[in-house]
Amino acid sequence: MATKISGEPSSPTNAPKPRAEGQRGPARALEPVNNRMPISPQIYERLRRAITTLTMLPSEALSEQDLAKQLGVSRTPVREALIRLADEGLIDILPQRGSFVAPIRLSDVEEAQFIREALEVSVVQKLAGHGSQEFLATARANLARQAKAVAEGDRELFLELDEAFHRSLSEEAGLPKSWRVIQVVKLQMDRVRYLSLPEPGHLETLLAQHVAIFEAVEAGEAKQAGARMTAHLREVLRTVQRLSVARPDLFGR
Amino acid sequence: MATKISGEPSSPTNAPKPRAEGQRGPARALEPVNNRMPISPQIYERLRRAITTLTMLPSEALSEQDLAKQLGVSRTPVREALIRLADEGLIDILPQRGSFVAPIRLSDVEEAQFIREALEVSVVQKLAGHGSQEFLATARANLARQAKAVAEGDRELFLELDEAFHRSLSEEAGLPKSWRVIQVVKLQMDRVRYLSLPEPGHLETLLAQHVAIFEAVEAGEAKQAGARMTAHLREVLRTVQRLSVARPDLFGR
DNA sequence: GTTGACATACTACCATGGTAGTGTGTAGAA
DNA sequence: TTCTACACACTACCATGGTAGTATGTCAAC
Repeated sequence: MATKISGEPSSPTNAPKPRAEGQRGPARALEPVNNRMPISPQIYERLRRAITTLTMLPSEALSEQDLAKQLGVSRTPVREALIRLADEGLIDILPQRGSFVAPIRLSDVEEAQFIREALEVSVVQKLAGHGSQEFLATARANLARQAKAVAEGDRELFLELDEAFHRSLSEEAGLPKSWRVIQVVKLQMDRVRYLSLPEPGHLETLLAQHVAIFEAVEAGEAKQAGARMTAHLREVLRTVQRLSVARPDLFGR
Repeated sequence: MATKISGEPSSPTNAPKPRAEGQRGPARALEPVNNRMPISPQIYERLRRAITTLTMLPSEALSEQDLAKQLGVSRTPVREALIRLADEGLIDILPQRGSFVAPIRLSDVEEAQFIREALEVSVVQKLAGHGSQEFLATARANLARQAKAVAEGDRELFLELDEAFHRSLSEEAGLPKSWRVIQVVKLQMDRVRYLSLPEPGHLETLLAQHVAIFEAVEAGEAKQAGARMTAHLREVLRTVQRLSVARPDLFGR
């Protein structure tokens, strides 16, 4: 019924929402969610983005009630999203006290790095020499776009392509769950990477490493691919460690 | 663990629960939860155990409503536990249709094995030569108890000690999050292992492998330790694969 | 016997009210 | 000034009611 598109606050088709909120606009930082799709995942996704992009800073409080009001939904789906974020280590829930954006703990970041390295090195070793033609073509295209992004200094786009590149390795290796794990632990580093300072030549280095990994995978040199992945990920960790001294305010313990 | 204290529902100190449920006992399969502790984690833990021990079989339905009644709580904490179990791949939630114990998918089990191997091999390689005296002593004691359990044919106890042994490796290496990941993916295998047939000499093999790993770790031979861990975990996978042909009824797709 | 419409009985999902537990500010005593 | 008692404002947590969506059984039409 009423397969409405886009304009949804204009026609209250079947909206028995009391919504008794005529109060002054409380400077909402988050837009209301689309309420024709499952709500809880939307909230999770939004908060995850807000946290990894540092729109929400470490130690910032997240109240079920406040978020529900800002998003125009009830507290239940908000709570479910918070629980999931807590499971992934992005927020800390203190019972009966409050929920807070987790501080960036260097020890956590380093262990995330350990996990990611162990997994992703194994992934490329398994993948080496077994990539389909489509995969190789797609990856090559991705690398070309990465080169373009680097040339244009589009850091945001590069990070996106970076993620897609790494994901495609796991997926082509037939290891989707592994990517899920990598993705979760990667969140810890993403928060820091997002503000990683524009160090000259950094993106070029990462791109060159991507290319090197790809070539080893294509040539079927498993050990080589693994070694290059290790070097690549350690490069990423280095930037995190540099930032931990440059911006100690964001780190905890 | 499992040191059940038992007597806790006897003193309803502050139980203002309306609990208007004088209905006939509906053959409850689950005992009511202890309501002076956080409820949701208790439910999660209980269901996890029921699923991994195959008390609840694949494809069995789990209704929020039914479980809530059986456990004597409301539907909310049940729902939260189900969401967490779904995140970990133990149940499938079909929106507006129902929640069901996930079938054992051989592909999932094999990928879980991949993840576990990648992580745990890295763990022992890192740990090799760096174990504290207390750790070495504790591990030795554990292995002795394993030997005793094998001699007495106590499979249940052996599995417990097995888990403790593996966990202690991660923790001593300073990698608690890694253990968490291992633990989650291990759930997929545990379901199968739990009914693993009493193959003569199997436990002895596993014990010998544990000892071999420990000795390599103690001697600081990282590569050796990693290789032995690989062999050990592949042995475990073998039993899973054998069972997938012996009990195809439990497997899906 | 087959097919399709429709009532019914479920389900997960969201909204909302109530409660115990925790931090904080404030008033009074030392 | 320093401490303690206590009211208050807040939190996460759980209970419960209501709704849209899905499956299934029933019955009419073919």
